[in-house]
Amino acid sequence: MEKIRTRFAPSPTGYLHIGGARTALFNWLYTRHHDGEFILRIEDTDQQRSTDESTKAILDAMTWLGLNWDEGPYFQAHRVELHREMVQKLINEGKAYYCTCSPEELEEKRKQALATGKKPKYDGTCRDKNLKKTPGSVVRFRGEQSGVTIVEDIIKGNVIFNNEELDDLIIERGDGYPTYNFAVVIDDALMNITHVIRGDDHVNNTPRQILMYQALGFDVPKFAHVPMILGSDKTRLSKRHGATSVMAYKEMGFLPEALVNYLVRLGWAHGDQEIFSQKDLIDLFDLDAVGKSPAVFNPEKLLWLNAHYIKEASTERLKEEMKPLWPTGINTDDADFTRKVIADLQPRAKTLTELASMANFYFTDEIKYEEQAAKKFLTTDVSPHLRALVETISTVQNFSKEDIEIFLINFTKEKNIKFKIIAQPLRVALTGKTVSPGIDEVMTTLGKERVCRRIQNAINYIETQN
RNA sequence: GGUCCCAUCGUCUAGUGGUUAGGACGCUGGCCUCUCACGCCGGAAACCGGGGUUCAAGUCCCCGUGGGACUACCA
Repeated sequence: MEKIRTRFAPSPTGYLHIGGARTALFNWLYTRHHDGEFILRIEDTDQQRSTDESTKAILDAMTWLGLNWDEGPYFQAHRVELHREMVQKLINEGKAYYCTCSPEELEEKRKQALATGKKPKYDGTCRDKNLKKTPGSVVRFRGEQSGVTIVEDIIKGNVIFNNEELDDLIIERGDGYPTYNFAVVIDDALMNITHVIRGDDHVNNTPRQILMYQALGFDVPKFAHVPMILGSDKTRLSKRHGATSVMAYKEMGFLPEALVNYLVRLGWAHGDQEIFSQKDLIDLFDLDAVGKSPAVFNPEKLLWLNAHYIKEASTERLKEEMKPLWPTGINTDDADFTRKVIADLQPRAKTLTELASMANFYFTDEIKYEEQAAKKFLTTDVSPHLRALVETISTVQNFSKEDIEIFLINFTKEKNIKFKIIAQPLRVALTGKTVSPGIDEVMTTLGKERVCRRIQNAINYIETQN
């Protein structure tokens, strides 16, 4: 059997968005599963809108997601000579023709057709005029006017189109550049793409593309059109629905494996399994399990997955991932300390940025007490306990979680008080908040010195308040 | 308007003619507990409607309805 070759072909007119990322992911997984080749091609034939920044942004996002490609990136604009040759070939064979209808005329006709309830397709004005190339003229593909074209789609099954519904679309623009529908056919054919996996929004283009494959004498690849990703209002996912840029998720503190795991489950499932490692996915993914219906993007579930992967990640890895995310003013030079901080917060953070903000209190002894917390827990009746704590805590030789726990238990026994009595005051003294990781965890991470200093500060604070 | 696609809890989905319709997120009750989170146990929550086919339909067919995509000298 011939080697499977797939491609991802974004246009560099913006960042890589969620929908594009899932398309890329499906291509990549299908290819890796079948031990094929994954090609990256940048569709930059729109000279007006394509930018190098976008290309770079897309490549960065692909890399971040771990979607490595075996060939490319190829740039479609570099291949225009090839496209023009093919256009010429079609013209020579009478399968394409020059057209001099102006965009304005066309627009006018379209409006009229729509107004009178007719289909707004090209009316064939220049179809049989046998015109020559003139400045500004375009080239149209001479489509079949009768019969049917069947798209054999791996996901959707056979989709049948009446050829009369298809109009003669432009394959070369006035500026001499090919249009998408033509360039994509030429490139996919010449790059020996065996499986075209792309968004649902392309199905209506597919019959016309098939006609072009046939006109050019190329083999028609297999198609798989994956359903759209929708926003909460069930319309196509867009900026209105929130962040749609892949890299925005990186900046918001998401782990790539969380996003990958989330995206793959939009339209694909493997029984009841929710958590998939990259290896799982390569082993299990196939197109036959991809569903037909569109999926609504659900940030809550993505958050849950992210929390899961943060818990799973090694602290060392997280320390690296956190580097660009620490707020300014936080000094993470003490690698050992930073690691401990992360370890404390790891099971509690849904995103890395959330982790960063939760970590604030670790890095400064100048604790800002939450107003309600201080009022409720930093009171005169607890200061004797806090005093006693500072005095005896030096007896803890090994400032480990275990020894601290033992110390605290003994302490409350001696004082004949419940742990609850000092837990919250102590927490507020150490963190400024009523919510934090366990007292023992916080204390061992902070270390004896900081702990003593902070308790002393709290005692002083109580005094100044009264 | 035309063409095409889609339809199981709020959301993501399992389900390939016979199930108490399963799982996950979220929501929620409880347990755990120094707070929170995690974790564990439990709960509410779905087959769009109508016709067929069949002994039997969420599953097959048709028609509605609803939603989406496309309808560019964008990709």
